Amino acid sequence: MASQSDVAKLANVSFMTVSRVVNGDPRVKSETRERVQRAIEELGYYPNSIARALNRQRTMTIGLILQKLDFVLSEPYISHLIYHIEKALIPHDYDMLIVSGERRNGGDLTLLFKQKKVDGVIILGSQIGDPRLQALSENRYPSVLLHAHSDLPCISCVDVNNYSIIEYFIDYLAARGHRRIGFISGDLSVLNAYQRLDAYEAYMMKRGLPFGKELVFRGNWSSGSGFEAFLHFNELRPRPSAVIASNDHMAIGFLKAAYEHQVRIPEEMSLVGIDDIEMSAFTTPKLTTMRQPMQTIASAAVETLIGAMGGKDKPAARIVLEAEPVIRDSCGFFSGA
Amino acid sequence: MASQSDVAKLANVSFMTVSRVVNGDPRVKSETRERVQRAIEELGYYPNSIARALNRQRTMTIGLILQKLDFVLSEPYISHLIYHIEKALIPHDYDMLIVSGERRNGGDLTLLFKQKKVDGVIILGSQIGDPRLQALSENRYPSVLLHAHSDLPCISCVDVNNYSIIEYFIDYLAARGHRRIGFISGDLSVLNAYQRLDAYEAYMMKRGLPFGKELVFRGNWSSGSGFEAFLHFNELRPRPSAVIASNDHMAIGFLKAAYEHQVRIPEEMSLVGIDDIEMSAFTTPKLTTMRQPMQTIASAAVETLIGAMGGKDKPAARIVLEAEPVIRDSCGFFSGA
DNA sequence: CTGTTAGCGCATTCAG
DNA sequence: CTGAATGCGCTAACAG
Repeated sequence: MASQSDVAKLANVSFMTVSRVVNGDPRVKSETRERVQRAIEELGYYPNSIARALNRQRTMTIGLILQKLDFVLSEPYISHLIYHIEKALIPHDYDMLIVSGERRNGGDLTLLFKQKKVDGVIILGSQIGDPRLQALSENRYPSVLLHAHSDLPCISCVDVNNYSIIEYFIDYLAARGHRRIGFISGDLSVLNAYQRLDAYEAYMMKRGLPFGKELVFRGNWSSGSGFEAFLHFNELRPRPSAVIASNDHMAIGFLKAAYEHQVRIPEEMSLVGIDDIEMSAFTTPKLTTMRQPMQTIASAAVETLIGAMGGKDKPAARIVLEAEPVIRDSCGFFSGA
Repeated sequence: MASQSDVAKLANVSFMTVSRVVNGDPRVKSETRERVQRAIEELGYYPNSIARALNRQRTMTIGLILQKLDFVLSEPYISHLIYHIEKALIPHDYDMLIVSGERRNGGDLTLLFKQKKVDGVIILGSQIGDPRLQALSENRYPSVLLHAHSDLPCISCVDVNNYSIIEYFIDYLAARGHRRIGFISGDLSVLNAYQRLDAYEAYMMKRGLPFGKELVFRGNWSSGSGFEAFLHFNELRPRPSAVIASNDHMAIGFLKAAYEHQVRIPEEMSLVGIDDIEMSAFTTPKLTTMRQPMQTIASAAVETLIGAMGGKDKPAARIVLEAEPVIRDSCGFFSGA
């Protein structure tokens, strides 16, 4: 309600001085400063972020773009990540706009910039080869991809090392005598899902473990698809003795199906997930999984973006973080055919 | 990058005409309009929302305030709700800022308004008697509480009918012969949790069913607290033969604990949850629960808020929606002591 | 039907 | 150390 000129009048200074006080300009006599401060308090003045944004050409808000909002939000993992992003933004005084990548304006991601709604974006769940990223890069709009990867020159990426996750589990299971190891993929239009599958195929091959199309089930991240994955693997002869699910959600669906079909886990089949969502400690058996360094991921994304918005054309960052295994009760030793 | 004057120059009109075209003012010659349109396309012009906001005194963004962001986001139910809110906002051309209620600016909710960051707020997970709501109401800042309730004159509320949910379940369980029915509450600083407990106590009394302090376990919405709830009830003599959990998350923790202690559900104990999260169809046994009309809740909140931001001082709305039971496998008949 | 003037609230630049 | 002028990009109110 009150503006700088209102404060200025009350404090008997020009509104310019008020502006200086508000922005902590050191060259204001401390006496004047105090007078202005008091006027500010009295009128309950707060700087109008819109006017400031118009002038400074910075909105102090970033966009968090979620590609498949309905889906992605149903993942407890993602929700937590959002929490950590918000938290990491606070010290930088940035706010966060949440937008669904699809619907909004026919999906043109640059619009948020052109309309001056945001200074930068974090994109979650980006599709593989999404053509819209190109436009972001060409315009040099500060962007960071989370849990995805891109070769575009001006797009930074922060991801977990999907390859080492999968390799760890294959080694872990192989060390327990498993050779036929099935794999449940996430939604393969998402790079993250694709990389995990790729890592699986490459490393199974490298280790000389059997592998073929029937050992891969294409899920979509949901418990439901994990359930179906079990049905699929259960029909196979020989049945895989272990299964890697690309996330915990699907692993939980798998567990349910196994229980219904009286296939005991881990005695008859071993199972691992990825994410370490809260629920995974409450399943029967408790799920062995991979904990994502969420907080580190979130702050890396934020710091990278803040850096990119800083002005000077830094080269795009490519940050890869390591996950940490959480060994619980869902894996056993191969018990012979 | 391009502004209205750039377009104006290219189209040989004044920037005012451009403004008219952009805003669909009908009194522009269609020939001129087309010329301007072409210039707009050519330059890739988009209206600067900041400048527009400064002028119109409306930001076209609302704030979604989450009280305990970490916690609340870990609920799949909440995540879905956010999705539906975003969706409901789109036709109104509103964007959504997500902010955590606590940290941000020492928790002053009016700041978002004073800084002109938002035109209105939706508050999720509001604490009981939160003093900060008062300030919102006094300043007549458009606000709606979701899953909470307030008597403040200028604060609208949208909630599900917690009383009918609880009463339904008590009737349902009583009809199956249960008399000792335990209750797991949510975080009681949240009104929603409190109402459910209140409903439980009131209706148990009304129906003449036994009820006492030991039949209530104070949870905090998390699976972990559901787990502990089982431990508590399992010690009681006589043990309750049925338990109502205030959300599915806790019910799932309860299930896990029961399994570990070889107490069969539903044979030895019945259990119900609230929310109908996806996972609840994948537990063993599948959980009987209450489906929230999420989409209706979300659009009611959005429409109410849009209305309140419309200008004319409408009275605050108080909307109460009904949930719908989802009967699955977690309840049985009382089998004698 | 179109153009001119003014101002939204602030910060940058330059004077004093 | 403080003030005056100018403009960010847009729209509302009035002229023509």
